[in-house]
Amino acid sequence: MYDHKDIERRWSLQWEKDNTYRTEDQTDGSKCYVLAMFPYPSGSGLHIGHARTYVGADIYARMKRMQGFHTLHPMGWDAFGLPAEGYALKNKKHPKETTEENIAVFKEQCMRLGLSYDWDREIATTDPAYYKWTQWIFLRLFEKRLAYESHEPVNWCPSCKTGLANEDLEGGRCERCGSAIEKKPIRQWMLKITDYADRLLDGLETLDGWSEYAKEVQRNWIGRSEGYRIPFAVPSCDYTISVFTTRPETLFGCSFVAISPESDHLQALLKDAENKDAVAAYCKQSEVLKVHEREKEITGVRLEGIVAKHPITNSEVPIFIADYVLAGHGTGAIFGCPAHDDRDFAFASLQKLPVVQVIEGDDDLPIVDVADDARLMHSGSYDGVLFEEAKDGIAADAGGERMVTYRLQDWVFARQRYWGEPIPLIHCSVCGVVPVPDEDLPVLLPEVASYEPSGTGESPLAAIDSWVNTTCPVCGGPGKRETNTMPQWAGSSWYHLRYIDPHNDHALVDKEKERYWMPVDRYIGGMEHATRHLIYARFWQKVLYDLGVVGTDEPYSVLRTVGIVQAEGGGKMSKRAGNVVDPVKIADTVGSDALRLYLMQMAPFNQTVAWDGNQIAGARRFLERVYAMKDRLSDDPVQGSLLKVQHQTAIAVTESIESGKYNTGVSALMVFSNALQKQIPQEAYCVLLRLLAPFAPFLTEEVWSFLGKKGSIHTESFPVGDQDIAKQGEVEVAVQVQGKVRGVVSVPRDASQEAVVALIAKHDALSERVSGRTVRVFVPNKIISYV
RNA sequence: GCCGAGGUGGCGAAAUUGGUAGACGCGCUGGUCUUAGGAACCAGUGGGGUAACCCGUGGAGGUUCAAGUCCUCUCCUCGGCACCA
Repeated sequence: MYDHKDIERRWSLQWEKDNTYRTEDQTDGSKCYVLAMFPYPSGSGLHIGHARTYVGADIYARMKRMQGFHTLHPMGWDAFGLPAEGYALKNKKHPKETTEENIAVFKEQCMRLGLSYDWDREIATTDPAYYKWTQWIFLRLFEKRLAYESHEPVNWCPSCKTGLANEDLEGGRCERCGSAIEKKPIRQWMLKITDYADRLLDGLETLDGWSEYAKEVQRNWIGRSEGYRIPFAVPSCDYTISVFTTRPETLFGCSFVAISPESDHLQALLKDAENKDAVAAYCKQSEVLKVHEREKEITGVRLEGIVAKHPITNSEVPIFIADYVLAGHGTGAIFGCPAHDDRDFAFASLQKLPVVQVIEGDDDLPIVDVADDARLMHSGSYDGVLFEEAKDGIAADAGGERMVTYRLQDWVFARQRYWGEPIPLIHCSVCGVVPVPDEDLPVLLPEVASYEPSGTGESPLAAIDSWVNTTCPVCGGPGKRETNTMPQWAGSSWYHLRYIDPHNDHALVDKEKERYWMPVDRYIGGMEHATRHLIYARFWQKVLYDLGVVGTDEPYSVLRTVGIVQAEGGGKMSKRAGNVVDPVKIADTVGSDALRLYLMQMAPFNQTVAWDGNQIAGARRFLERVYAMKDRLSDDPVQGSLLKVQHQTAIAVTESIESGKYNTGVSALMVFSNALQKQIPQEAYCVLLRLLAPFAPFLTEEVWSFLGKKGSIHTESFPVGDQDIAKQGEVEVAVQVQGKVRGVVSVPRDASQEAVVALIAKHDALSERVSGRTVRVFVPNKIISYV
């Protein structure tokens, strides 16, 4: 039994002392920027999911470093945000204090796991020297009019007492605490991410290093939808309702127009409606329903006394308010064609409106999925035209034009909470909203006695008069500071840049260094960030690119997502269920190396896995065997099949780390070690150690030093497998008769068909099998097939 | 409903991309050593059969000398989005 505690403690200290993992400031030669998504330093320490993510990233970085790449592999802390504040409130300590404590624990635990970070580049989003630049970016957004003030109702979490972005919701509930979200009109700062919707979409096409899945999730989130805007005049109000549709060909089947209860159209129409009160009551009620458990039932109320004109037939069309029409999509208004849409059909049934079929089809109405070759009917001059071909014509006849709409909404960027970056703006009664000059950054988050959320829609900062009251940087008159803070996602939207140049006080990042290190060559983290952090970070990167601050508009060229580690037997780990696996405890009992190896061995990196406490014994057993081998070394040369296996292993391990299928790399290492059990040439053993080093950094370093090698194994070169050697020697060719494998023959590599046939003839059982048969197919080194 | 990823031994999983299915590990069975073993080592381990053989990658068809892999249909599981017009 090797003493993992002793070994791991000693080498942790040694590496720190020797700066083994320091990244020098280089700007030439091959580089590799390996970044794992930094954690929010919670009070419960690293969890097993962190361990899986960071070990996977670390192994990659270690291999690249050994392969001679200038490798940047940093770590930091996403320390602002609601949970930090909640934790501090619970423990009755200032979030600054608890954050510092938690960071210290996380850092210690990272070291325990043998993660090869360059700690000189450690960052924390809560560090004023860091958030100075977060604020700086905000000012650039403000200058570009990408940040704007809004008083529109926003998603309000009554429990967290703050406004939230759409990205922070899950099915109408707060993603964090599960509370039902309300709509509340509070003063907000918004970022115009919708201006970048198309670029965020187009950029995905260039990201070959992202999984199709991750890209698809983002496409879904952005939700681009191409259609037409069609005008429906309402003569009595002197107003025109623009409706959005992707199916203008159904326009002749229109039997009503419906607008969202929250849409802007309402005001213009309401003044002439005869039932104002009923409409107002409906709107109020639907607002409540909409945000809570969404009613699947379609409801609506007619605007009495006014009608819209059908843009082609000029017939009168009733106008309704209906809550199945969304204000945020398209124009907030639709035309209803009950014959060819489920919801319009349901609504028409409810309101007893006519249903006119306009596309041919034999099914019962509504016919939603029409055949590709379906033709129009009841559509005036378009009767008999293929519906696809009628779209543009009908839209044009109706005076419509093309329009694109998105599911993505502007980013609600203000939080009415304490623990975040202050938004660096000043409100002046004379000059309006004025940015804090760059040279006055950072706007420090003030010390405060009570940082509990006020719940009034104002941040706790608003209560600090001495901080709020300041002078206007433009006119010198009295001004008040903006009291909202930024969301947690702000700091993480650009942190990949700061690691490159973490101590720079004069610029966000040095241009030359940025051009060298960016983009991130491998970004590793959880899929749950696909619709928030990854969208936000790509958005900011594009803005910074437009400003010339960075030289590339996509920050992460390769994205590897890590699968969730479930509890033993499946399901979510939770404190309540008592099935939480603590990586540090595992490291205590079997060692970090065994933990690392097991985490990688269990399944491909991106796959969900369930923890299995029994399997880890196999990893430890393997390491034990490797350790024991050090006392049985021989001076024999490495040759024959052993040399072959050695090169196969080097190829397999390299490939496995490169592809994220670490599990096959681990098994290749085990195969190699098994092959070495009878005879262990020192040379082969050293290759095994170097191939194993990224997975088990402590044990391999210990043995390396035991063997009297100078320097760290982690600065040695990574073994390169030779394809020719890996393939040399005999190969087994399968012998198939009538499609069934009947045996194998061992033949020299690239043996000809004649040679293989000759060998089979010498083989008693097989020669009988194939006698009288003819060779149908011969694939060298693989198979010979008789019929 | 739309989109994405998957279904392979008792379990986690491999499979050079159409060429010996189940590598590697866990577990299990037998053995060696030991005062002892929930340690170590050796051997075995998809199912059926004494055997030759037969069956086997969610299911049903198909293409092929050859299919886990390709095609058609179908059933489940997980994940994302969803009154999106």
